[in-house]
Amino acid sequence: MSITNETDIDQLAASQLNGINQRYTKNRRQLIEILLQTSKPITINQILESNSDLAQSSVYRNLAVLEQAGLVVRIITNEDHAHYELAEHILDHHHHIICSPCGEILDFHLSAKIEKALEESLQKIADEFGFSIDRHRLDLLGTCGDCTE
Amino acid sequence: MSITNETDIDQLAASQLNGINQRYTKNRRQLIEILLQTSKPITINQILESNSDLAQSSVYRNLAVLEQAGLVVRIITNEDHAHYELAEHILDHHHHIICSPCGEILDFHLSAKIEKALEESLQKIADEFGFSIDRHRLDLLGTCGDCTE
DNA sequence: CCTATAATGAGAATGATTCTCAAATTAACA
DNA sequence: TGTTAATTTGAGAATCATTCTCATTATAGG
Repeated sequence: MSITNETDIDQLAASQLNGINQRYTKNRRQLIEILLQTSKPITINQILESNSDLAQSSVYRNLAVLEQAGLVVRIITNEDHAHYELAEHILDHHHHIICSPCGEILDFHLSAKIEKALEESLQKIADEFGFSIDRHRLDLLGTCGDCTE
Repeated sequence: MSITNETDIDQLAASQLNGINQRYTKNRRQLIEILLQTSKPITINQILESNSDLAQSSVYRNLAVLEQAGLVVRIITNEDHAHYELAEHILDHHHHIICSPCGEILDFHLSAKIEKALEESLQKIADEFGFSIDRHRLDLLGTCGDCTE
């Protein structure tokens, strides 16, 4: 399900950006690459620290564009900085473990069985509410091992 | 499971606030009452609109205190304003339907069976990660009936 | 190559939230 | 029920992530 081939991602990115009349520029490709290399959601400050040649305003703007194109997801927690990661059709469907003390976010996967049962339940509920589901998100909040020690 | 008796809530609130060396003042009681009367999570602006005698800075401060006391939960979405509602031991365990276009949040419940299966799965995963669970949250993102029309 | 259109970067502006501090309130006790 | 010490309040200032502005630069398509 997940895409690991760089060429495929470039093609996908170009195509999805094109779909909203946006170009796949060098800056945007760089952001995709950074997110691809990182195995967990990161903040804009972390992106800027790892790439001093990117302008802050452009990173904000381009992540917003990439999010509109459906390539990137913005993750909001109680932390003051938002985190970003690649969309689920590039990675794969997963959920987040969020450590409240340190703010770090890790990905985890539910077993296929539970995931399916959950999705069916959610669909029923959405129907009852007359609600059209875009996606669901499941977060585990607590304290990671490092922060417990 | 849920508490509806006002006296009980007052007692609980006083007790939990006392636990962090805070008083159950008139302003704080008023916030609890407003949240109790509203059946869904609301923003600070909505609280201010319904109660012109509350000072903005006090509402921010007191909701933070109530959150520390474990009486109130702050809900963050992609909207610019956070939403607040009573904690789950006062209401009961539930999840949120979030309408992306209008930002409204509604509560929903998972069937006991699915909820239990989900919690067991989450506990296993937390164990694998050496993570200590505080709580989990499940959100349904999409478009509500009103925004579809 | 040109030309029109879009993207970039530096810094200013925005706006939710937090902080400050003097005035008001409260708790505890005499 | 006064008095006092400690906490809470309210108005506005300060903070800080994010968004906006606009002149400059890059790009696509003839």
